[in-house]
Amino acid sequence: MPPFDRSIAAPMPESVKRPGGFSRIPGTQGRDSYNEPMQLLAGLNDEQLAAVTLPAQHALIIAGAGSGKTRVLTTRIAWLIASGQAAATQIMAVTFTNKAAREMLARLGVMTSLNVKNLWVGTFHGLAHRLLRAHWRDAGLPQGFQIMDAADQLAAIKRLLKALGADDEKFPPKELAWFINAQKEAGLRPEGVEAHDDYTRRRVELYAAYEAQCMREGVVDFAELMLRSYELLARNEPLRLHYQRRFRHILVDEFQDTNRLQYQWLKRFVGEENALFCVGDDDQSIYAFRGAEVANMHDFVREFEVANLIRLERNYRSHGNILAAANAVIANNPARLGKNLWTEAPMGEPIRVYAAHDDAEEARFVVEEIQALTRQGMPAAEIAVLYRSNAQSRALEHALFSADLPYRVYGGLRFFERAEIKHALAYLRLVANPHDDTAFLRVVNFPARGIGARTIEQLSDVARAAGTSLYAAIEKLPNAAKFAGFCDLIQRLRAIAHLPLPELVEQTLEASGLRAHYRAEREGQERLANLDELVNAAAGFVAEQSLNRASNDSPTVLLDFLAHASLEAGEHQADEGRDAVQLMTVHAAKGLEFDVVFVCGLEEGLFPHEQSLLERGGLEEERRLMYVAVTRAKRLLYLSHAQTRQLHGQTRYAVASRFLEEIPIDLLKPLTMRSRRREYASSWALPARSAGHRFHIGQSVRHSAFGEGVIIALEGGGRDARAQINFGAAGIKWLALSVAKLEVP
DNA sequence: TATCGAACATTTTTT
DNA sequence: ATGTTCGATA
Repeated sequence: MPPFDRSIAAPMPESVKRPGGFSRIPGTQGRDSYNEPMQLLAGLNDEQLAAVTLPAQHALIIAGAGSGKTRVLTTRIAWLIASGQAAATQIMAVTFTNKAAREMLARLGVMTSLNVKNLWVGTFHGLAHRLLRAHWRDAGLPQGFQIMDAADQLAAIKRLLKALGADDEKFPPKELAWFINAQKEAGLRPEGVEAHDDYTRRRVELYAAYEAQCMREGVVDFAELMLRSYELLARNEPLRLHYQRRFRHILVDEFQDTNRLQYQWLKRFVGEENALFCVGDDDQSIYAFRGAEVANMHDFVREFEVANLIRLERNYRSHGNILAAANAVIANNPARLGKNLWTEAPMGEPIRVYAAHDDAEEARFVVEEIQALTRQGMPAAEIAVLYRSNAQSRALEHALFSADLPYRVYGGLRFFERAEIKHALAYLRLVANPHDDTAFLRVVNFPARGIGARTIEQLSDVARAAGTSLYAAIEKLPNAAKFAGFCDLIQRLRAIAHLPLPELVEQTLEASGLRAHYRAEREGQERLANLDELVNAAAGFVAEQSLNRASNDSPTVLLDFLAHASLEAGEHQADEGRDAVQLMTVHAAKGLEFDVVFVCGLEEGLFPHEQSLLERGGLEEERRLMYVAVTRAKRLLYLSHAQTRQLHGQTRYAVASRFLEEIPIDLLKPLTMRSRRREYASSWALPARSAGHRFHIGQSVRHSAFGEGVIIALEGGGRDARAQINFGAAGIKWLALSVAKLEVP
């Protein structure tokens, strides 16, 4: 048992509650007599409390949107430790995204005084990686194995097809990658795949060849991390028993998003004496298209005879109307596990529906509403504009940009995915492992050093014949001299690999000529800045590592950094801190919440997307997507659609989405261009202030520069009061009454 | 070897 | 409409 830690009893500071949106949780009446570890439990509702304090048995928590899912998960971990039921080392918590893992660790760090890095909290892939690093020999991997991201994998497959002389018309690399990943996620090695036709047989051969290539190069893709660690545990009984005994409690977040392999992987950890605690929401399963199996929730209950099934149905996030709309929409889905969210929050504002003529007008509408809201003091960062597909962001961005509203688009290229960063990392990967052909090919001639396609082809032939990596094949090449400079560079870098990581990175950037290359490029400024940022990232990484580990310049630092870069591509984006309107797809919004949410493009064919209607269960998944979108909003929800929309350069006509019709009409408030103007004033219930000015709508005024005008809208009060005035030929303007010198004729 | 233009595709996406 | 990829050309 761990020594009891008194600091655990510290009440959770307000700053921790707020991001989760739990600020409206009622007080802790009647629980004064609780002793210290139990203070962790203060403020939980009955169901949350029941879930958090469940005995060490398998459990499924069906946690509706905004019901305090993450809080339950983290509080349970803290509770298990604080109450002495488990040591920190006996707990494993699995999430899907790095962000979720980080958030869990951050909250735990505040709730407990544990050194949070000792906990096995991480993503499926992160934990799988950890296992493989620890047991690389048993897993049959080289010690310095590297992780390929999706782009690397695709490149590897293209290379494979070329090497085998396979027809890449017949086997499109993307499709082959999808096939291979799908097999791995079904737990199948090439030998296990059933092929009933020539085409599939050939694809299985290519799968086998791909595996051989990966092993030769010492690289693993994302699916391989899962499959190989799964096999490691499945085949190695002592190891499996070790982990089964070690992790008494296994907690899983977003369980509805697990694929088959991930569920099987989890099951390997479950033995006689441990408990699997899964939290999920079948109504928020929006990743079936990439293999997520909601059926895992049913299977889990059945296979483990789960007796503890708790529903968290109280929503702490949204106003009543918003929740009612969400419930009404999702009720149209058959075969749910069943759940009805409720709230004690006020009904709030009705849901505003806007029918635009076209996408440009829809965007203008959104922008004008946002301007009105921000003028009333709504922080821009609390406003999200959601859409079904990325293509829709263009019109919105255009309107926001024209209006000079700061905005941030999620889902762009991530830091470690930028070309210049991948180049730099490729050099570092060669330092760690010169036989990494993907890395080799990426930079052998970048910056250019006179090694052309022809030379590479010769080298490939030699390497294939000898069964070695490209790097190893160089010396066998007749014109090996061509590579002298490159080999020399790699040798020199390998010789200084023992230097502190930031220094090694710095040296790599200089010696490789990457810096010089981008300095010479006209538009290379940003790329140079990114390369500098990579040095910073390395320094930051080392600093963080040295906090957690004793050895800070062990030879694994480089390997760890490279794994970090692959596993956590980094959300690094410009202007992160700035107060900006948030633009993202509905998928990207899962798990987030905002005061105000706009859902755009609610049209048949777009949302629900026409492609989805062709797939089995597609409409249901679209509806869950709608449910996710709606439940992101705390106080104000806007739904908009357009009659026509520019798509692929053509005008498309569409009718309003069926999802709009699934919302009871009395929850909705249709807006029109004319009615809109005055609506938002009452919108999110700022205390009404007296206007404090002498103007009224319809009043005629005179402006020294713009001439005669008529007031068409007024808003705000006191010094913030503004009027929208139509000056005829001079246009329609918003003017601050405290600034503009208006005469009343 | 770099650059230009044609062909192409364009739901959602983390690791 | 627009970004990406691939092949032909200087």
